[in-house]
Amino acid sequence: MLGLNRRGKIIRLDLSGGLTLFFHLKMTGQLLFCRRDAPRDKHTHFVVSFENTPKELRFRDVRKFGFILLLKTREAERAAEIRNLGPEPLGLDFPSFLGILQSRRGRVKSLLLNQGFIAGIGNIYADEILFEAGIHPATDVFLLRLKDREKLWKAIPLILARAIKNRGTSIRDFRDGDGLEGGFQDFLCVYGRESLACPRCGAAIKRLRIGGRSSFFCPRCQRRSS
DNA sequence: CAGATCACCTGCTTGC
DNA sequence: TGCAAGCAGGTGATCT
Repeated sequence: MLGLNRRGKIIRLDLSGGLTLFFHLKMTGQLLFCRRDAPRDKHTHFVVSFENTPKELRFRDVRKFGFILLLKTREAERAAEIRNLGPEPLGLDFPSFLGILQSRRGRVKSLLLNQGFIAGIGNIYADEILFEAGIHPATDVFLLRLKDREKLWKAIPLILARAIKNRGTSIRDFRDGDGLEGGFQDFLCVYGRESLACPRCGAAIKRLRIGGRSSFFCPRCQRRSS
């Protein structure tokens, strides 16, 4: 094993021998690093063994939406799974953000989920980001004023850094490499909180379906267009 | 071309 | 208790 890193939602494992593995966890995938002698359950579909350690890396996925790709390391950079991704959300400067926002159309919630726009934002964090920015999820990107674009730009790394600090969001299946739950579910402001009180203003959180995904928002803190 | 719908697959929760 | 319906963190295909 030569290196482990990430690009967007793709987890990349570089192996000796010039080979690289890509993992995508999709909805219920898990990568667990545990002892070889620990029992494997029926949802464990793939295992990587290592020299010099009694532990192994297991890919577990109840719904089987996830995928694993084996490719030559020298071809990994140009693989479509990586090449088609937008920039990383952490460390994206404001001019660059304005640049990639330019000429985009459609609802802002859908754009945040578009991995070709920015890589790595999923449904939970998109909703939390829009709440933080005070933007209604169905707003057409085209209509966002400069001030809103700036709020959005600031909210993205803020929410993601906070979620990372709390080691992710374990509503159901998410576990870290040690099989431990994250803690960010305790800090969610809108996601999964339909009809509960907005932590900021007390109004009842609403749910909309946008692009086939549930979208939670506060009807008072996140007004349409304006 | 934005948006809706469906498909992939399994399991959990809710309501009758 | 049983059973059907609805829901789920992602994303790509297809149709309007």
